Amino acid sequence: MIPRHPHRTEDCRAVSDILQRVGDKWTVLVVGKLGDGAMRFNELRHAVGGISQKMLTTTLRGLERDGFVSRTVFATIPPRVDYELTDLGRELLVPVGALGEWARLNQRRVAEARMKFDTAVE
Amino acid sequence: MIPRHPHRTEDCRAVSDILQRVGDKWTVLVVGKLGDGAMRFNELRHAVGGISQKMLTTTLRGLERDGFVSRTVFATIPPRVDYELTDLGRELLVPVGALGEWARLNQRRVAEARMKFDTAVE
DNA sequence: CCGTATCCTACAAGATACTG
DNA sequence: CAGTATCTTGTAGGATACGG
Repeated sequence: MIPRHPHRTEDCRAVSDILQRVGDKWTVLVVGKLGDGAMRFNELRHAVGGISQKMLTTTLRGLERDGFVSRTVFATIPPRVDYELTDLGRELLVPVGALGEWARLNQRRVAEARMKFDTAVE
Repeated sequence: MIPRHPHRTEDCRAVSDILQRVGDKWTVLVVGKLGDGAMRFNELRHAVGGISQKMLTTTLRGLERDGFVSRTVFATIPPRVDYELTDLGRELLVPVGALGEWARLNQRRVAEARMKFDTAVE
């Protein structure tokens, strides 16, 4: 357990806020890929897989807005745009990585709980 | 940083999955309140504040299905239903709490990044 | 290549009313 | 008290087409 979890509503709202940011469909996938280093738009698109152009743009804009990702445009032809994690983004990767590790280790327990619940209800 | 973050797509999907579960509007608030110990339905409703009856039911059912919360019905009149974190739920609280702590510590940096981005675009 | 614009569908979430 | 049922609205996310 966390040694002194305050669970004050205002704090929980802040948590909820960033969890919703990070909890959308694509953000963690994108941030995870960018953990390797800078990537171009389409490079990222193919690395993630299954993401639409629109959603990749939306996700990257959101991450950029929150200061997790930097966007660098090279005015060449054809144009080239690099995306890279900022320091803040790399720091975010720590707790998110921990949660990810937990998810990886416990996905079986959750899956079993779901099966049990679903068959019990049916 | 996490010592060997594999960022493999399949793992990231698992992360994304539980992040979406935990990243909806009310889950962390509810789990946070339940961190104190067992609570009744309306007790929880008032403790969280602003949540509709329907969403509390939905959230609790989801948490119960995933094995994070247990539901105990007392066949009294009026009826009484207690909700409590399971072991799995309490374990989940650890990485979520860590992320929450990060969110609390860095909310200013994120807010500043947003302001900067928004005024730059405007 | 890297987007924006537009349209569409599914679902999250709230409001309200009713029941064992 | 602790829900379920129904209706409505907002938005997330996808498909497609076009533009710099």
